[in-house]
Amino acid sequence: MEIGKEIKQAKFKSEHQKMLINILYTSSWLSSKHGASLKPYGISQQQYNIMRILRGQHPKPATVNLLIERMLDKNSNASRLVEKLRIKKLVERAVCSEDRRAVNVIITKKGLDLLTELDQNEDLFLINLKKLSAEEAEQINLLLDKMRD
Amino acid sequence: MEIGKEIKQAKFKSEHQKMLINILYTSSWLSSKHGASLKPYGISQQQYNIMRILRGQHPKPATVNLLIERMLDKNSNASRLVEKLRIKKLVERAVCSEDRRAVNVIITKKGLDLLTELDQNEDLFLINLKKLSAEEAEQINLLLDKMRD
DNA sequence: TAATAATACATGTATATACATATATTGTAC
DNA sequence: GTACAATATATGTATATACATGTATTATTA
Repeated sequence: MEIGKEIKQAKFKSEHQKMLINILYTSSWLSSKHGASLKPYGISQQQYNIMRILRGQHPKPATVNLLIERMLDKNSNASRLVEKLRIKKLVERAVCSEDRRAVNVIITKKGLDLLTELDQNEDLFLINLKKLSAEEAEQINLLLDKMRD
Repeated sequence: MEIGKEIKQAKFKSEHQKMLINILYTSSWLSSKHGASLKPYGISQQQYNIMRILRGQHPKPATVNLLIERMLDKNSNASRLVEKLRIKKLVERAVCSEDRRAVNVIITKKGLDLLTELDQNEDLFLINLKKLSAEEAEQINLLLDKMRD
């Protein structure tokens, strides 16, 4: 449904303002659906994000700094999120021997197994987005990338 | 920059998965810039959202329920946000006489004046998005609307 | 090498949010 | 009208986040 109808706002100052609102609204819409789909697994979106980055690095470790760089939401508190995951035994932490300020984080077998389950969950979730064709999804990707330039 | 480069993720399962990540990332990017631009005014994005809805209704009041319906982020706690705005004398509240469960919220002169300032702030903010033409912004709007259908 | 700056991360604290539950009021079924 | 469900909002509580500050370590510079 058109964003104006969705939030019952008749007019916008410009197409750009409408786009700003549309992106924020759509993201909140997506994010709450996505978060809800993760809920049965007891994991937050930010934690999921960290685990995926760690899988991408595996079997190499990632420092907390690298996690922050790559996270979708830069404002999240990576070191606290890592601690949450460690308590669940989904990741392990060790002080880096080359640079003792840094911490190496690595995903565990248990973490990788959980991710396998979460992948299936995400496949189901992505079906929701199939109102757009692959070409249209690509179009959004190109435009958003251009917007952030 | 292409989202894959931005978060240093080489590949995606599908264009749809990439789009999901791109929207979440772009929204976080936009939202932190937008929030920062509001900071000097001592107002959060959610509070700004509520004030704009109230201006749209003015001089009619809005109930808390109407605010929730129209807010960009449905998970926000509208009644607490209204209370925050009331303390700053930007809105007024009164129990509705027809339905004494409901609360009528109305924006004050001070609130409207602040919004006038915030409009100018937003104009400046929107310049950041001018890497896209109006046609491209419209294209994003059409695609996002279709996605949520 | 001593002093200072920079980096990586952790932590304290205030605020925000999520979710469940409570309270008051209104609507509905009998 | 009484009992029960539904609605509108408020509040309690746990967790999350934002931002500043602290601590340890490494790099730089005089």
